[in-house]
Amino acid sequence: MDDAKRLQFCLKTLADVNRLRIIKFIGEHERSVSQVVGETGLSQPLVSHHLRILKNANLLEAKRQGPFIRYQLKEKRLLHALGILLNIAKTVNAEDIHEPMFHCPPFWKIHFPGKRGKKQIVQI
Amino acid sequence: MDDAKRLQFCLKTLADVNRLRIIKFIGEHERSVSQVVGETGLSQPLVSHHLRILKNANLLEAKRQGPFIRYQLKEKRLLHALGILLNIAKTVNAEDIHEPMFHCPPFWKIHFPGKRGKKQIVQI
DNA sequence: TGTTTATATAAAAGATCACTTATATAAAGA
DNA sequence: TCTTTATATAAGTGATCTTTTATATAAACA
Repeated sequence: MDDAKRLQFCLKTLADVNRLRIIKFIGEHERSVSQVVGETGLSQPLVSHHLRILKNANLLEAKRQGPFIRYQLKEKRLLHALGILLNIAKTVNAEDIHEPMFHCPPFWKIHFPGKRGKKQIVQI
Repeated sequence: MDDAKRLQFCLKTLADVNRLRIIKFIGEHERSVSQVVGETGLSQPLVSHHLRILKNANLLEAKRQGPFIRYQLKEKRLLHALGILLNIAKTVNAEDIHEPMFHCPPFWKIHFPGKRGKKQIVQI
């Protein structure tokens, strides 16, 4: 699979509100299916469906613990990547930035301070 | 529009091979529609269709120059974000990394050297 | 072993999306 | 003004994706 196809596949996997909310929730720490159901209010089969899509894309890992199956985020950097993308999406739409759903990694704003940001001395 | 919805919208906009190739091509510098048609081999209406989607998402800007309409990428950081996401997609699928379609920004590997990467002294 | 709890899967419906074909607009040059 | 070139739009089709409903598996416990 070439880069464009792989990127498309990854983006398609992420391009769903419910899956984004699931990623955010599981990104905090590992969660069982029923925990995700409780958090999102989605039906159990729908949660399982989304979890399978995320697992097939190798973004989540699953392990059984007794009757529960715990899912965890394979790459914490994904949260950063989503934070960056969200930041870009807001920038191009020029809206005010309150508490964002995903966060840029701290060094991101050092390298790209943004148009309104003052230059500042930082310790690296 | 809340964060999750906005992010979904941005991801959906990006989640298409043809649009990714168009972004890469226009990301180099601004291009006319016919240049994109020439590069991608897609039909002109299809290119216009994709360009409109990208423009509606505020990822591209259009300006008329005589008979041509030149499109340019509004946020160069988008290329970085895609580079990061591509890198993550490859990492979780644990495949060998040749020349990637999009690149991580140079400082990315300083902060996240990767499991196989040796630690190294870098000038910041 | 039978029942309950936790999760997965399969089928089907509805919505969304990419693409094609055909046509419209808009500028430039003859 | 008429034609050509560059781009946009609109309608229609097929494919894909989200969601629901119903059912299956698998572990735990009585």
